[in-house]
Amino acid sequence: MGKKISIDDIAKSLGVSKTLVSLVLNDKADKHGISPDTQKKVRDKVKELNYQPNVLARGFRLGKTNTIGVLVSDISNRFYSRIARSIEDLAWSHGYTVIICSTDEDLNKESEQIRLLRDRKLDGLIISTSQDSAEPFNKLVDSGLPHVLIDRTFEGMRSPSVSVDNFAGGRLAARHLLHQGYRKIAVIGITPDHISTINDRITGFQSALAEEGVIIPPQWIIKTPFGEMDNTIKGKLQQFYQAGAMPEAIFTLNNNLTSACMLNLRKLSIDIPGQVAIMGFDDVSFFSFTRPSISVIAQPIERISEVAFDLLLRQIEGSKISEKEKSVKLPVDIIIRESTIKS
Amino acid sequence: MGKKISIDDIAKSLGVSKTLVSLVLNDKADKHGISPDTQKKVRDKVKELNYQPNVLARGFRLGKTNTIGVLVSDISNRFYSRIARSIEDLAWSHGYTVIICSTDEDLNKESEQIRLLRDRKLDGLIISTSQDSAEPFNKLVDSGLPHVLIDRTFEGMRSPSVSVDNFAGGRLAARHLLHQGYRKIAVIGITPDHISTINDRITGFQSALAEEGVIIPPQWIIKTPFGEMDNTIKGKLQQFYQAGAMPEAIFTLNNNLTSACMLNLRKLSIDIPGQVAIMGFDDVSFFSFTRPSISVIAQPIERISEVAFDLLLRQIEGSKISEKEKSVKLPVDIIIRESTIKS
DNA sequence: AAATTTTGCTAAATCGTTTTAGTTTTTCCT
DNA sequence: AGGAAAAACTAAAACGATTTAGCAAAATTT
Repeated sequence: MGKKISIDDIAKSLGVSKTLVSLVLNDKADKHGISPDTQKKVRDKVKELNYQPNVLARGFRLGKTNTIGVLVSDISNRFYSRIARSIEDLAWSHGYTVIICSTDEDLNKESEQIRLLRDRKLDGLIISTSQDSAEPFNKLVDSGLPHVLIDRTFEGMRSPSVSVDNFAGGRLAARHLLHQGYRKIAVIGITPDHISTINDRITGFQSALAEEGVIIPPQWIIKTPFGEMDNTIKGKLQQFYQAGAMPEAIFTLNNNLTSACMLNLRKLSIDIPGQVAIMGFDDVSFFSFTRPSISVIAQPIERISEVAFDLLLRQIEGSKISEKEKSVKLPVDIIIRESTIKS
Repeated sequence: MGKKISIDDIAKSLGVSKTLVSLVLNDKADKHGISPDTQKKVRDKVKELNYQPNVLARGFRLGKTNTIGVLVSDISNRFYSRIARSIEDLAWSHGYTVIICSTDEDLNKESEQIRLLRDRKLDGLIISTSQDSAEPFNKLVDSGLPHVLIDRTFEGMRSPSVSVDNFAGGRLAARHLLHQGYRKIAVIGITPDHISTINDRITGFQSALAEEGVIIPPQWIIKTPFGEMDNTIKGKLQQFYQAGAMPEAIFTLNNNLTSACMLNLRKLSIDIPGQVAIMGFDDVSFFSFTRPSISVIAQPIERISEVAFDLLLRQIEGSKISEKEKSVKLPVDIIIRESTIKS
């Protein structure tokens, strides 16, 4: 295997200084008046010896690593894995590598991971946060580490963010359910209480219901801890069922909740949408071939990734981001399938 | 924000050499006879100044980064995202960070990524490969980069590998379908032709069928390129349908194929399992609540990850791996649900 | 008391790159 | 010819850690 070729080897074998080689390799040769002849000689030698720069040495010197981090609560959640996949492709095509971290909705684990990634001198971070306030990110802004928040945001935050119009999504879902004649409706989200996406979806949902005079009783606004989803849902559904007080429809606020809800309704042999209708948030390909297929509010995953990566890249490259662009809100779509249509 | 504290700052503020500080920090102080008093002083100061070592500088010096790479064909495929998630947790608990790369079943992209990760001096790689021969990995063994192949392997490979007993999985599937009375059976896998998992599943499947005198006609062994799945399956199913020559059962060789197949059968309004039974490979939580729920051969995802990570860590730490442990084959389970049971 | 060993510590080299601050040589101008 | 300007290149420092080789003082042995 032999030893690795360094910039010094190139320089020595050509009888020039390593400064010169470095300049050529970094496209700064013209600026420094290195003659075209010499430049060619260097480039040829680089090819001949198959020189590969030591990424670590360069990162050390420059404090830059051409690596970005993506933090999400759980990479095995389909929504996040698709986001991660899109970002990975974009990053790759721009010469960046991606480190993915799952935070398990754990605020401390997230902070710890951010600290670690910062120590590694990552160039930037794309984060779907589990924090309970904007404060850590305002600090992050001050510290100068480029980053973009996706999915979840906070009021009064100074970090750039990309999210969807969750409020509008909630409204769309509500109007559709109302239109189908459902009035007794439950909502299932996740704790903790500060997750902006969940809250916006709920308030949007409630606002549209209220316009028709429909109010959701508090015990029908269910929130389950991440990791307890299945149990909580099973428990609640059983409770409703035994009490003979089933809602006519359920709005589940992310794709895992939708899946868990479907699964447990089936276990109880409750007919969908005959006995209970299901409206989900986040589309997943298989929702179209479950029986019944599932109506959802769909997020533009590719677009979220594109905008977020663009925003991050521009920060890394040092361009200012105007206030207007800083907080992007993308539209959502409603996809109506069988789970909300009374036959 | 201030400047970063370096080891030199600690040394100066204490009036000792940075050698000493470094030794203390790396737990080599006792070996070098540094007095307990001094050690304590150093550790206290480190806390006081909140010193964080520069990971890059250390990586540069040591040629080690405490980072491992995970290469899979597509991180948004549920099977791989769960594998990645498990590995991430294991790595994290051992002080390692994970870089995930999707190779798109592209042999060249994979090689390129391995090169890049190697340049970054990653400590090791866990790979579900898209290569068409063992040769690149035998080279990788020679080059001394620790790595473990998962999922897919080759005959006569010198790299450690963890896979499941795909042949047995194929047999299980076949015996179940035979037992249910199906004889005219199709198989859907992916190209290219050298993917060991696909081939083993098919040969296992065929071997068990053959014992009962059942032969699959060649045109019923379908292979689709990655990325063309949906189209290929749609086309083939339509063709069978219009020719009035539907198989009685279909064995789909990974979870995406199963999904795509379900989706297209629904579009054609073909009843499952009434007209066609479906047997999948790889379990995904929602296969239990589709209607019909889907019978599958399930792989032990956590176990694959654990064994692979253990094998990798031991290589990184320099211990030899015996020939016996080098090629681990884990058992699979059959989960029988509705999609293969005639009502 | 001199020689040896042990204890506790440090100076300096090293890793591979980038960059600052020049130097040397050639060309041009008057 | 003498001085200024331009062209082409380079020496050495810097980044922050680890490690090799070894020094000085104290303790122990002879």
